[in-house]
Amino acid sequence: MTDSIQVQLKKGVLELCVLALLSKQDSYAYEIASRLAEDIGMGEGTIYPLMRRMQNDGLVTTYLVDSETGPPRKYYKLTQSGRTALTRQRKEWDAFNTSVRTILGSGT
Amino acid sequence: MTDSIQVQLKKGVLELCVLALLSKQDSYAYEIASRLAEDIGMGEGTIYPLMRRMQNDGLVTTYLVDSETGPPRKYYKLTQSGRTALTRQRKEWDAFNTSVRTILGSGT
DNA sequence: AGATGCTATCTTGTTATGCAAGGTAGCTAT
DNA sequence: ATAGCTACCTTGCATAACAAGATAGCATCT
Repeated sequence: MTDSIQVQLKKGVLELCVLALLSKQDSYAYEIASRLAEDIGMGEGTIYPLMRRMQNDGLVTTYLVDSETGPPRKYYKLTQSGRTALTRQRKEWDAFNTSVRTILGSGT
Repeated sequence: MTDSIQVQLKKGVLELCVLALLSKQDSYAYEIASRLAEDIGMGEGTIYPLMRRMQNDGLVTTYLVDSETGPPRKYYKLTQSGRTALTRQRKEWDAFNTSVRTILGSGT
């Protein structure tokens, strides 16, 4: 149940996290996944369906870069729509947080 | 999509919110639902499956109270397990929040 | 008595998303 | 050729919130 709570908490936030990471610099999926696995325990299989969704929604574009140490990497870059979505989702996350904090109150 | 994000954000948090409300005072489901609908836009059909889950998990017990203005109300009361769960989930929420805030960083 | 309106409870099928496990493919080194 | 590492990808499952529908009790009115 604790694990389940953790899983459920992540829903809705991972896209925002990816948008935020990409706003700082273009990255490839595996790198994003590794980063988020470390920071918030995102699972291995999550990133690719997520990136595909974001691409389908026009939030990112992709380009290939040859890697010197392995297979070519598919880099993702935020579109203007992606940047707009980031701004909006960040606001929604902040508002949501404020609401939850109010409900949780100060007690216990 | 925006709406979907909102829905996904709530997953995993609503139980914590209910625990928090009940930690302050026993309440009946409809009242909890009204309160959370107002505070964070929880949907109408959510509360009863949630309360049933929490009861099955031993987080709450119930008792009936006759109402002077309508049908009898089924009040919910936190168990000791419920209070323990509240403490734990609050910590997890805080930790999760900190992680997400770190990822979001300060810039756009 | 029945009808109406409000309060309160409850169920169920759908939707969306993360997870885990499995798989493929390219590059380098042996 | 194989092995190991990096990187990409799919798919079925599990979960929880939503929306819509339903039922039931109580008070009031006719």
